Amino acid sequence: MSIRAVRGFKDVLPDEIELWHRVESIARSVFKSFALEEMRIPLLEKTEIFTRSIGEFTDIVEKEMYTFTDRSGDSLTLRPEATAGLVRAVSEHKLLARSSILKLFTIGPMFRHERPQKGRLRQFHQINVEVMGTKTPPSDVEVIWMAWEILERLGLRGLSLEINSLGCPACRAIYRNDLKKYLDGIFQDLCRDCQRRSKLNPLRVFDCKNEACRKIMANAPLNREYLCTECVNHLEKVLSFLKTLKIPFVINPYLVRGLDYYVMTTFEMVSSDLGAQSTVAAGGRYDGLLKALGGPDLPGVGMAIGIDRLLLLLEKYKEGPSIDLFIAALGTKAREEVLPWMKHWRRQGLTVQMSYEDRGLKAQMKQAGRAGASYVLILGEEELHKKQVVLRNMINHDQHEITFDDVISAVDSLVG
RNA sequence: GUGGGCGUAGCUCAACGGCUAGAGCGUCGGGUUGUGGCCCCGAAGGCUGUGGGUUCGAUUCCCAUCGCUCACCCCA
Repeated sequence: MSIRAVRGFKDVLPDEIELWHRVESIARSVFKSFALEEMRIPLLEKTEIFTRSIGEFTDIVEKEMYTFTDRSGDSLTLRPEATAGLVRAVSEHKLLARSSILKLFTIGPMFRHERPQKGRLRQFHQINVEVMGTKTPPSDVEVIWMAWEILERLGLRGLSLEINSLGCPACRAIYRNDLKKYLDGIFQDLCRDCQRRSKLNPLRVFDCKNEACRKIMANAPLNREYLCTECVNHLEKVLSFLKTLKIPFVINPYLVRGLDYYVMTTFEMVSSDLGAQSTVAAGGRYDGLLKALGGPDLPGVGMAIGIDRLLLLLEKYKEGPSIDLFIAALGTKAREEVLPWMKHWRRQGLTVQMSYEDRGLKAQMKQAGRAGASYVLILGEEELHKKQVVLRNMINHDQHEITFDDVISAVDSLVG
């Protein structure tokens, strides 16, 4: 137990890998049906990409980034989220010059230096979606729809969609200002955490667990009262579309995002069986971000699904290997005899396994049974002599002898 | 960064301060010389996380340290 993985970094072991593939392949097929294109971008970016987009005073930038100086003196950071890098790439390659709307996804690891706990790792994995170039309600809806569709196709139940509008930069600013004024007035009565929050991220004061804070906040100005007509209309169209799609939602007026660049529509999908880190998917609109990164002044909306958290919910579906044909060959000669057949079957796409070691037939049968083999091909001295094999069906226990000449086609027709 | 819980076999966990630290599962072998799952028998596998202290004696009590874990903060 001397050398271990770095804290908060996890190995994906063979018995879980099937699940990862399932999540990724369902996501890909959903994205295909929504006409999204995949992009792969670097895990490492210039640090300023993140400080400029996420916000200098967010927790992520202040204390959670894996930042270091490389040999040429540049400050680089392992990406704590995907949107900033994607926007950088889109802007760098002028992808929006060719088509006015871009619909992209990317899948991969993110890094944040936080204290690990259930559902929170230092290297975690996200499925990210970004729709850029439009600010219409249907684009918000499609982003939410995709997340919902993926989770639903994975068979997840008991998830709830919470949605809110943060307002556009204009009405949001007015609201923030009034909220701050209110908070300043009651500053003394807030708990210590909330006093800090009221300075850094005022909206967070709403979800304090402290009873006293809750009481005080009941009279605080509400975000929805400040939304301008445009923002109200936008939100209502989104909600109406969701209703038509029969995607159930709850309006959560206190729903806040951790990143500075979000505006208007914001949402989260949460599960009740995940412990404290209950958000499985989240996203929202980020209209000012492209411009902030030196790109064109175009709107965008996106979301991220936390794969590691998703897997926590799917863990019961873990699977072992299953193989089509196990070859119990006794002796070196027998093992060599079957090689050309194995080559054929493997090229046919069959999963074929042979024991590497000279073990007794009993041990090999046991291994075959454990591995979940459908058929076992037995080739010992006796069979070698008679130029035939025994082919055993492991499920109904039938077995019969087959000559060398017929073995390939016999297996092909049985298993293929 | 702060607080709680836990570190004993590959895994899940037992053992009042006292004999050679045990069990289930898994692995390997045997019962059946060449036929899996069930059953029976056996074997391998441990610096009890590490270092110190108290004690005649520590897996057990105390301190430190490292690790894991849950929670806070914050977030996917």
